[in-house]
Amino acid sequence: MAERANDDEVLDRAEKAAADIRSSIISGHFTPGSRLSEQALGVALGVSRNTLREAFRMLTQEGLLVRRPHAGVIVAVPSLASIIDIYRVRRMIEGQALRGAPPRHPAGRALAAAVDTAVAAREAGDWAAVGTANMEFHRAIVALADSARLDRVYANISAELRLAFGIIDDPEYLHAPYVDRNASVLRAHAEGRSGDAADELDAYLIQSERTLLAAYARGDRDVH
Amino acid sequence: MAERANDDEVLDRAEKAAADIRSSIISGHFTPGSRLSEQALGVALGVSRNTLREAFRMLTQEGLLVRRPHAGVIVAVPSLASIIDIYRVRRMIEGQALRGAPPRHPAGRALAAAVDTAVAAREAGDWAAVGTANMEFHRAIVALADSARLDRVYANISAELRLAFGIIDDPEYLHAPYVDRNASVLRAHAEGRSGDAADELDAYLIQSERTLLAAYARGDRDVH
DNA sequence: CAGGGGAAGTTGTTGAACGATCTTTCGTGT
DNA sequence: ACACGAAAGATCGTTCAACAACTTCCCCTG
Repeated sequence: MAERANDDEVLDRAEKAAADIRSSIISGHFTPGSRLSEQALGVALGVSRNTLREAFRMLTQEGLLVRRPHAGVIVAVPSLASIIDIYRVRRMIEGQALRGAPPRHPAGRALAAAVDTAVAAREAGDWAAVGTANMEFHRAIVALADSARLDRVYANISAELRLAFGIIDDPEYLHAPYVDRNASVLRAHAEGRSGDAADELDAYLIQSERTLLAAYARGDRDVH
Repeated sequence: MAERANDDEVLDRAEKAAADIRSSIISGHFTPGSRLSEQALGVALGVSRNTLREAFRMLTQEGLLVRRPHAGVIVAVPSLASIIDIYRVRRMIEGQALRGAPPRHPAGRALAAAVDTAVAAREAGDWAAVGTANMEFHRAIVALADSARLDRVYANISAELRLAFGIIDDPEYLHAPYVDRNASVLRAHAEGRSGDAADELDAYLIQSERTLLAAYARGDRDVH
């Protein structure tokens, strides 16, 4: 009864609906600012309004949706403030995780695997895959901290971040520069130079943030 | 648009139900491990099952409730791992917030106010109020980081922490030692000695964690 | 063309219903 | 007496239909 430990892949319908909506948002199928009708979406996903509302509640808490009382939910529109905030949290969490990472931590393998995947995807010119691998790299960094709560926080932030990435259309421009940087961070970490790894990552994140903010200021964002 | 969080006091019924349940858990009225029946609670709170389920969903994501499929929700039982994790996250967030706190930040006033309140409550022997003031002190520390997302994360962690505090019956033992420590941290912060403030806080949190873990190991926890 | 006033559409919430699944009880066999 | 298993009972998961409260949109008026 107590020693199950494995996360049952049994998602209930509300969770499945939430996952569907989440991926639709991240993939850009639902653009920021667009309205999600309970009835229409419920029919489309094959769930009842009540169940769909539970899914909305989850995604709202994740910051992907915004509820306006009696006026429906809309896909959250990334703001300058939210981008800045997300990167501030990322630098804090990832930096500390990397700095305090114990050697030979299991997540280290995930780190290396993510870099390999990204490099392979780059060769293949599959920039979307490069982006996914890069995100996985950062998830693995956070996993180094061995904190279930931090993992959860980061999962939420990742989703919001992907939403913000949507304001840049060119995935190569968005993800390509970081593959080698990831490899460099990984190397420093693997060689036990935690401080260097963290410092590199910090500079890396600052540049990434700047790129996003510049695109935002340039007005690349979807004009809902 | 950034200065005042316009917290509309307009909570829908699900949010109100969640708030009720949350305070019942924190106040110890619902003890860890106890089961919350949808029908019974719905009647007690005057909401329908569907609405109550939305509340459950929120509290589950906050870590206060645990859902067992087809077997109802129970109040989360703090575990050694969760206590350790919570304190790890606290040290990370509060430490960084304090270290990087800009001088004359608005939250500084909240910090001072919390200390004053705690001191007054101690004089009055109102240990519950001391506890609340202490929690507020830490909330204010996190607010120094100026991050909406961090604030939200910390709010969740606070609720879980209060749940864990429930394993110690003696609120004086639990909260009294930290009033003066808070004052000391505040002083260091106010005088611009951010590093000292953060270091003091770190030692403080380690002791607090140790106290909790000791109580847990001693078996003070509720034997549901 | 601006503003006001419905009309129509959506959300918020409830109650009932039914299948699916967990718990408890009860009986049986050793 | 105790372990084991099966049926009964209780509860959850989900849907549907309904209605009030509220928003949004469109049309009408000045």
